[in-house]
Amino acid sequence: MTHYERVEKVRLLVVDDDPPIADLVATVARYEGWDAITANSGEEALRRAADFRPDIVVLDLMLPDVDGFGVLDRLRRSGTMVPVVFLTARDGVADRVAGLTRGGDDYLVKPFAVEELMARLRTVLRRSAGPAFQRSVLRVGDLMMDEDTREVRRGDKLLTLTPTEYEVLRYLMRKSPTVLTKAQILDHVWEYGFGGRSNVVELVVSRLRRKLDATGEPLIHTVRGFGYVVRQAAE
Amino acid sequence: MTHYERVEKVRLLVVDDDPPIADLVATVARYEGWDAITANSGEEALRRAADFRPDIVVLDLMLPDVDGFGVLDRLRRSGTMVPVVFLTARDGVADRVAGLTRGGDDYLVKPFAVEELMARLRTVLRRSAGPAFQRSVLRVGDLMMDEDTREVRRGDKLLTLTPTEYEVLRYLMRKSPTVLTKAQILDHVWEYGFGGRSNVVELVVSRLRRKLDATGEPLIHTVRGFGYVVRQAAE
DNA sequence: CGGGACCTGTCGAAATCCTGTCGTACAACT
DNA sequence: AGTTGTACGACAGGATTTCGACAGGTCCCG
Repeated sequence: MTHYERVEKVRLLVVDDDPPIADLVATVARYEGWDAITANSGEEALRRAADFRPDIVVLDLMLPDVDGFGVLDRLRRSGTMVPVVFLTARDGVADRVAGLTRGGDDYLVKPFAVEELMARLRTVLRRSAGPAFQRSVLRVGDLMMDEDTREVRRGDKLLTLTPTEYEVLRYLMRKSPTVLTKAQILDHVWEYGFGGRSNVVELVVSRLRRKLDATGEPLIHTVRGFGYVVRQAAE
Repeated sequence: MTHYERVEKVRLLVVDDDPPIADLVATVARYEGWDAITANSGEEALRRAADFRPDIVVLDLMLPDVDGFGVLDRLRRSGTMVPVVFLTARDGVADRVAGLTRGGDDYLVKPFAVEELMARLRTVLRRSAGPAFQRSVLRVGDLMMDEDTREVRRGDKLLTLTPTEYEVLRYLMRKSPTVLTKAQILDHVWEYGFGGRSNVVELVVSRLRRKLDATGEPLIHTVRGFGYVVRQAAE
């Protein structure tokens, strides 16, 4: 029987011993309007968590001092129930983490795509914050994306998107009507460290267009020399 | 974050001397929209129960100080009729009998699967809620699952499911039309501590399909690269 | 106890689908 | 027209999914 208050910004604590990674996440979160701070060790994480009282934590499992599990344990012991999203290396540890997601927390394998991390953070927040679990639906014109059912519709027409197409479209819709450069799309939707000097983005956009601009007026617009937007009337 | 109304939520007290386990249960319950607190010893449990006035209690039988039965006795003596679900170790066969004869409402053997625990808690709550005991039936299209009789039907056809199949299907139906990842299914339906990096989920889904998608249109859908959903084909 | 039926998870192989690279045709701007 | 940026067909390597076959376990019944 809790009462939740209105809070201005989501507070995020990012814990990763690799500063570039921690910063990357924090930066993206700030850009989303969140309050984000970083910690590069377990001790620091616990210290900063105490003052900062984050709403959510991103926690790398491989830390120099206390490891991720230890941090979680001590966080919990200190009475906080903050939801946590774990980061793990591609191999081994993933198994051990698995058990943790049961609670509703989540985890991602490195290297991850920034947008995917943000999407999971939003999901975890949404679920842990509210008693009534409300759907998350994005709309642009008659284009609709339901993030729970992963259903995408243009009008009544149900579209079947591949994972990559889905992610690119979600990013475009979420930022609509902002124009995004191909580099931004690449940086957010593909795993960090993706070597692609190629034209993947153009490719995926092309495939997307075929699927959703087949019916009705185009919603994905090219801004020559810059990037793409999803929006209704292109002036 | 967001503003939520004050809502009557189920209040759950989880008593287990192993913090990760207590935490696991509490977290899952919260994600179901419940209010959950934990206690790691008998004394603490009694203390917290007094303020918190839980609607239901999950009680490990092996506690450091007072044991589970002691806690139950003292709870009862203090006048509360709150329903209790016991947790016991796998070997304690004697515990089971004793547990039920000594006033517990149900029990579960460790390690358990979180979905099963939640299902039992819901059942106990439903029963204790009042004499007006209504059945719990899940429906998706012409697929029906009666959680009391464990009857599953597709149309008129009665299906015979194995325990694992039943649990997987229940989880899918309960969350329908949300798409669930294989990891989520594994984490919720299998016992915590199950190391399976295998393809059991795919296997069980395959077996389920043979049984319930034999008749009529498919209800279990694959979302490639993501997971599975149960829902009626959206045109 | 012993036999048998059933349940579960592992393995592997085949089928299917997804993705990024290349290359060329096309479009837009000067 | 020249130059630069964009669209997208085609292809091959990979990744994912499906499911048959099998073996260890469990439980029940005689």
